Amino acid sequence: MPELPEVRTVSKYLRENLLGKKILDFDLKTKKSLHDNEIENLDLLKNQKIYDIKTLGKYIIFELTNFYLVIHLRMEGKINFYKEQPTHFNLIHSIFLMQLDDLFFNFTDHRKFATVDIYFKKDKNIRNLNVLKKIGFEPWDIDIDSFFEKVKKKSSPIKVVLLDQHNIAGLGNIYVDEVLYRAKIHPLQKTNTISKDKLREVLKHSKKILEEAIELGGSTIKTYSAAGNEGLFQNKLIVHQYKNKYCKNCGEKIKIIKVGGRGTYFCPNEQKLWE
DNA sequence: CGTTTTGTTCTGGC
DNA sequence: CGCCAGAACAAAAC
Repeated sequence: MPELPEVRTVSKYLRENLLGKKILDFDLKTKKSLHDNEIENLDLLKNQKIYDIKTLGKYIIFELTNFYLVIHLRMEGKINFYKEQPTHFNLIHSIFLMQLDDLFFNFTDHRKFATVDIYFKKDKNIRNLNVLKKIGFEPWDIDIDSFFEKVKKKSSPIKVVLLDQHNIAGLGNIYVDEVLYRAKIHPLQKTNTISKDKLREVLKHSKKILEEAIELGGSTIKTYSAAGNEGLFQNKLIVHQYKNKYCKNCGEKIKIIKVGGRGTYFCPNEQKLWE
């Protein structure tokens, strides 16, 4: 499932292949995937050049000549390129198809959860785009004092708070489990019982794990693939998906519970609840 | 054939 | 109104 490292990996691949290309045709195949849209006629996207491609949390932002095109892969969104006109089979789950100079760009999601937003480029700060306005900072940009202030009043489990992209951007179900394992915090620990020092640890491990994963091109679990490339970080996961396995530190059996409705892996010996 | 899975938003209770 | 828990969303693997 694409979290920040997977999204960065995809984005890097897109940058390497698409910067400077011109959109010759834009064909929205799944209308309900278009959430925000500031232009009435999508033909306005024609002849727009791809100036830049960046990411914020799990969002990918295409900076065009006059517009921003923001996409989110959700769980199963994928991007494929073709040299030739894609076949009917290739387009079955398509969200949109773009012709970019010499190649065809196909954004697909067989579950149709992936989203697209289109905005006028009136503001250089992408954080002012509607869909990104409320997104929190990525771990590297977070100021520990304001993060602690924000979080210390919450009575939700730490895992739920870390998964909420309004609090911190980039972590998903897989990496949150790894972060909490390394920080030795029980996923159900209420956030308002976590000290600033402990929270600092959480941030430290978040940065470290995400950096390691980015280095390895993300994790490939189930169906994630970065336009054909597979990540390698899944081999480094310590707790997530460790069903019927044992903690590498203490040998205790990894436990699986539900937190915020999500499958959660942790070591009951090393990640104990306090208070 | 029911349960589980994912990221995010929505809904409703308090 | 804010906070939080849980449902909803789609589709497929188990």
